Amino acid sequence: MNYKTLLVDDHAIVLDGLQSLLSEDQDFEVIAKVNSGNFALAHIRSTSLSLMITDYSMPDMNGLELVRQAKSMAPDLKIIVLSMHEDGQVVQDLLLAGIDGYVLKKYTHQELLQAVRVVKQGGQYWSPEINKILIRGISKAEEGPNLTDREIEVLKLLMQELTSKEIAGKLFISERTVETHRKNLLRKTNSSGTVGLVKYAYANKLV
Amino acid sequence: MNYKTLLVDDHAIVLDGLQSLLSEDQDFEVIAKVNSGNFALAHIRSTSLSLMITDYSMPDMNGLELVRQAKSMAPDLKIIVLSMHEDGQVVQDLLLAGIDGYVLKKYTHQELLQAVRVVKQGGQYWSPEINKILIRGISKAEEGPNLTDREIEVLKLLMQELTSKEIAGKLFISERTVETHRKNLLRKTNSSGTVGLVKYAYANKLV
DNA sequence: ATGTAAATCAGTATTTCTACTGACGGACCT
DNA sequence: AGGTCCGTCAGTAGAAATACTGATTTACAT
Repeated sequence: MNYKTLLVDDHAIVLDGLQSLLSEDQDFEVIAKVNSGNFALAHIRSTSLSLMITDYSMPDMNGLELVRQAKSMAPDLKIIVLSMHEDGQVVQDLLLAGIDGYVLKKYTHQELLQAVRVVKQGGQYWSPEINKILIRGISKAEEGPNLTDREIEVLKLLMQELTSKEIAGKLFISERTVETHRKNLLRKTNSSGTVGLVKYAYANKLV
Repeated sequence: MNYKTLLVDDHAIVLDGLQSLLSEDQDFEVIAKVNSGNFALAHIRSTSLSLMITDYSMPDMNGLELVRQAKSMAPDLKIIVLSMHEDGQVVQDLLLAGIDGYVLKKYTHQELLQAVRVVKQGGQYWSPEINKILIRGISKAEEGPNLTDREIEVLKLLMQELTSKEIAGKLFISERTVETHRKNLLRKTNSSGTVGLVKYAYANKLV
């Protein structure tokens, strides 16, 4: 089987590295190396490709946009994304866009080879960290309002299904004080009750 | 690196097949083939193993139970589960139990070899269908099996930070009824309060 | 037809949470 | 020395949630 492969990265050195890596496997034929998303799309439009390996961060277009346009033009094109992001939102968007592999840059060599082979066989490959994110489910990495240390402490105990009284006992403070912290948490998170606090905790990875 | 491997399956023919498959890779040393969960646990207890490849369906113990006990005895033991189940719940439980690979029986040969190599390198491997389940899990609602439609409805409204009274108004039912649903939700999710319900909703993608 | 499960509703009691007002000492910064 | 934020605590009130007891109707499957 001959696997026509397109490499996309804005650093020439990376492109060369990828090519030499792929040369270890006869099945892969690197038909082009390009350094921008638009060049990549041009190739996809004009040539029948099997696989694209692309960086996520690029000058003219981010990886997500490239993947979406590529998939809309060539739904059968396999796509492996190289990235240094372990950010849940980025990963989630890419997975939903239909990529077949996601390899963190810190691994590359051996693991990328594994990834391309898996993908060639119709499988999908994610770096270990990505699998963790998948398994755990995904939460956004957003900065929220500034909670004080004590408030965060209370919130974390709240997440363990403790009542205010139990939290007070655990922190050796009065129930009143815990209620004050809760009150401030409600205000700072613009929520109207316990549900909002838990949702905030999830959204901010305080789980 | 020498990878001490234990094979678990209640069909001798499968065990033989696995062994011959692994013989293709010098790194793996099959130190035992057993046909039941309890025999497997005995080996894990007495020997220092690196990898266990196990069937999911077995006479004395299901795969999930085996995995849990194995992991509690030997947390560093890598585990690959062979199964014909593509059922979401089964998969989810196994993943949360900490397995490193899940290969559907319909693939076995080439793919299993891929899987063991990935796992040997510290990675994780899932069959394509499993990846789909994982991805679906992050985008769509994977419902817990035991909740009724109405309970799910109430839970979803609860997640929108509505009080029981507001939910009652929205569903044109009495506050009492909403409280009954909440009570049943608490029981079914083994939680002690609102926090637990929200956490359950997140864990089951009812957000 | 009989049984099981779901969905609906009620009373009573207790606990927990939220709303409001107000306060005091300490740390830190200017 | 004065301002601001943090963490601490209090009283009073009411709203909401949880714990227990139950019940009726409908619907669906055995």
